Amino acid sequence: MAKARGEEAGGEIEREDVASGRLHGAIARSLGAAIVSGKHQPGDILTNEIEASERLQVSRSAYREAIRILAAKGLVESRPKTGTRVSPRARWRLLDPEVLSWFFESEPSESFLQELYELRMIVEPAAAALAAKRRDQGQLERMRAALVVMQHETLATEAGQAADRDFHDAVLEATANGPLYTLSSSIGAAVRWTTIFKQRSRNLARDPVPDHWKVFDAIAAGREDQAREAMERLVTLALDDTRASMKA
Amino acid sequence: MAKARGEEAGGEIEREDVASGRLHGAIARSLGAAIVSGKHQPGDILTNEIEASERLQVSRSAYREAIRILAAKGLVESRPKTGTRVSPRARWRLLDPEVLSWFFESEPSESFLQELYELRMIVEPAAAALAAKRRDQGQLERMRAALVVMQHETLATEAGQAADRDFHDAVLEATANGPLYTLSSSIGAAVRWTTIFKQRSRNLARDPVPDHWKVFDAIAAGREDQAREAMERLVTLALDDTRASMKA
DNA sequence: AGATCAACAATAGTCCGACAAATAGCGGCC
DNA sequence: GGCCGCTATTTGTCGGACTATTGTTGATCT
Repeated sequence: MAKARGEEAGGEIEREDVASGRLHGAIARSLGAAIVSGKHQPGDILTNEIEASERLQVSRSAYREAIRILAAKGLVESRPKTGTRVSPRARWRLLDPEVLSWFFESEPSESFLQELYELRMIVEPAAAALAAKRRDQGQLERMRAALVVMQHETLATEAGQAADRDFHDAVLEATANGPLYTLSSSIGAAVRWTTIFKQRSRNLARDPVPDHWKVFDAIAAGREDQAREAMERLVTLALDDTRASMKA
Repeated sequence: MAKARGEEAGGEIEREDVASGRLHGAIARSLGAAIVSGKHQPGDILTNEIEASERLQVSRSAYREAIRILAAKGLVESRPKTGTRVSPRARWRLLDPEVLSWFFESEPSESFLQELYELRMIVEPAAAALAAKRRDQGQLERMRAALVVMQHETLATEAGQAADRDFHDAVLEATANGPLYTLSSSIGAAVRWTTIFKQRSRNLARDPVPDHWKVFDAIAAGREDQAREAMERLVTLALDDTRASMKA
């Protein structure tokens, strides 16, 4: 099988893509990335299901399930006769983790990163303040453990980055606010994609661990305002690093 | 057709439900609402596709597409052999408009409402401040027009509520921040479901229009801090109203 | 007895082909 | 010129077959 020649137009689903998941997921990812990257503009109409599925060499069912995924995330809208068209950007679930990951598949525009950081700057400091008010002993333990690991692994290693994620995750959990948790973890995860950029940029700015400790201390002491400000510095620092490494 | 007897167990898809949309959408809504309302707990395994689709009297394709929608929103996860299980709450996209609407299908818990307002209190005032910095003339016009309508329609009429929505929407658009826009509009829409409650509670608190004007004036004058504070009062007021009408 | 590995079974995943329903756009009719 | 019904196109739904993945179980080996 797989004797089919490469078609002229772009949309091919690699058999390797499929390896990392189900077929419909791979199709959704491919199409989704094409949409958020602007290859399909809002208002554009996708080729109809029959043709599209034939071009991708997949069954119509698989293709349809992919479309349902995209529709669930607000990227497209389907109607009989009209077809499936890309929705206006205002309907996109920009904070859905998958949608965000599709943005980061082809380096997102600087302005989008800017907006993401702006939102993060609004949300995370407030989250830190809430955490200072509500954290329990177990959560504090988790934060401390994460920072200890982070301290002598640094952000260069996989373990160090995992510890960083774990620290922030513990802070969010401590807010005891479900919606806030899902929100910040989406942004955080997305923004941490940029860590890849940061790391491949030669000079790794300055050590972020001390600033993390300041956040921790404030949360442990139950000082809301102090926690908010410490987190603000942390986010600002991260933004600076990212900006610097993108100019480079 | 439709001679089918009502089965014993709960999950029936009404033919009327389908009228307002496609079949898979109706199934997703029904199942989604059952999940967020706790009828299916995280970790629970849904009955397999064959049985489920038979019980609902729909094709397996339609049922599967519904599951894809739920999976896209993080509510469930499917794997061969294991089946489809409800994901841990931390994975749910709590800020997806549809997921929120499912919450409000069976009155959400008071604590959830609380968390939503808490998040709104973090985000909307910040949005107002940004709007004060970036609004253009057209957006100001839109806000003013909305408030004028709101003024002599009051929130009791459909037109008045639409004007309210339009005002907030214009403010968000003026932030020029896509992610922030989708976020706040989700929360706003959800929270406005509660307007239905508020209205059916006899005494409609106090007139919110003057407070809206204060927000508008601050944004028009470009005063960020003032806009933030005015919006804070607005949200606080709304929270009080909601709380009062729930106790009633 | 314990660990390792192979066969099995259950379930989601994919494919196919047909038919149904909705509707935008067209053409005819009044 | 406007209204109305027809039709073609596209998504939506259906049913059934086959595939792939994987947890489980049981046999085999150490």
